[in-house]
Amino acid sequence: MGKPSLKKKVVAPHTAVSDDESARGRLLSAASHLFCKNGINATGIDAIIEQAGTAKTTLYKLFGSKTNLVQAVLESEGKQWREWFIGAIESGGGDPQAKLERIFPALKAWFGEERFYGCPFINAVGEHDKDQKQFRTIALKHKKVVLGHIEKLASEMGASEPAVLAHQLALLIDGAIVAAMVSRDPSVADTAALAAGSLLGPTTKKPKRAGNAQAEFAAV
Amino acid sequence: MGKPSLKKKVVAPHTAVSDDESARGRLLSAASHLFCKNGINATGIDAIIEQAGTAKTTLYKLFGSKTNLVQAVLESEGKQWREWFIGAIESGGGDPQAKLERIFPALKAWFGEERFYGCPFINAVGEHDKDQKQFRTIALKHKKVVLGHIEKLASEMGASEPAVLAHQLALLIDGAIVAAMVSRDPSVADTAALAAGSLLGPTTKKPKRAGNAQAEFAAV
DNA sequence: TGCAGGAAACAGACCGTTCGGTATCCTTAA
DNA sequence: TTAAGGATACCGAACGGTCTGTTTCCTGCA
Repeated sequence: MGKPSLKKKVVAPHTAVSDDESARGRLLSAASHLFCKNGINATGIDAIIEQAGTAKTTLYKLFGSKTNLVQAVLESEGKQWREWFIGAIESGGGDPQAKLERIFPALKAWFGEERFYGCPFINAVGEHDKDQKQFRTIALKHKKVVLGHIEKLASEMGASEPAVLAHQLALLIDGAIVAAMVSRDPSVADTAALAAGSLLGPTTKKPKRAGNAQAEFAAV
Repeated sequence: MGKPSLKKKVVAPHTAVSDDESARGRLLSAASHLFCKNGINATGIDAIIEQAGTAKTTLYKLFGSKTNLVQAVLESEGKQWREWFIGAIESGGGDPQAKLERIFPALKAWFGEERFYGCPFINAVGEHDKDQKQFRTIALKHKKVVLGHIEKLASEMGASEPAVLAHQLALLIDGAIVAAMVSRDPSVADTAALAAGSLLGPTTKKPKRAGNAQAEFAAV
């Protein structure tokens, strides 16, 4: 996915994409980058092995097929992204609302990366048969985990309807990601932050924070 | 795009996708459906001409290349979608805010169509090289027109910052579209409507409408 | 210490298929 | 008669995937 560089050491040990010099790691890393940048269907096996510096045999011994490689990449990507995202909004402490208010500044940093290519899950669903649930299922699993964490924070925050608020924030997140992908303008995150502020403000027990939150976001 | 069926007669005459029995019209229609359903790169020329019932020669005589066909499809799709969308929120009258509140019920009807496959522009950008601006430019042009109309309504509504409000609504629209594509659950539009109500309510001169708007949306 | 053995990754030719695109000839209806 | 479109055979390139064989390097025993 190409998360902001604060990742690195937050990454899981065993089969993580980055910092893995093995053939498997290099293949996952190369495939991930090419899939995200150019699309899955537009990326041929030869380009992947060339960038990974492995032989074609190795790829098929390790993953069996391109389809399996795609799934492995998405799982690895998703795991890494979630670890980065949750780390980014959790680290720094503060109350639950402060953590939720860190969502869009964190996304803005991601959007600004030169290797930001949108959400691999959304893109994968978009370029495959929408009547098959293969990729939609993987994407939903990913989104469910993220949504769960947001909902937990919304609940701790004392939101009157944590599930609804979490879904609303998730919509803003998805919208910001695709808008940033299309426009290549990280500042869409500021607009999303402003909207999130409106959603967070009125429903919390300390509504006067809303204004502060917006000013805070605008300064990012 | 597969807009809700209320379209049909709202469509522009000359090169519209639907209701065009010429080879060009059938090719645009077939290509449009296959591109949206299965992805652009995953759709071969042979599948298009088979569904259109034309010869390969005809396609290349009319469009020259697959790339040109893709662009023609996107332009045609975009034009048709915008006509449907603007028609859906404008028809029925009411004040500007009432029109803005019709956005997500309209989208919900679209999401519920069996041939809803997400936004062709977002999907097209997602499955191509993100460092090339070819598709991003087309997508931005489309989004700009839609945004312009929303901003005009926001301005007429008396919103304190019409541009900001329009961008926020646009984020919710994009978010709802991709969420509906992934989840195949039209009710994400209700969540988006609720969020839109929060954004519209507090900033308008008649804030007591917010609650009504939400209840109204929930009943859709 | 040195060397046999074996797994892992290497290179790259090769397979059948499908891709986007072209050329040629034929049909048909205004 | 003429032009739009249909049918089909074909092209080179690229696709996903398999094959044979080579290099590299670690291990374990003498």
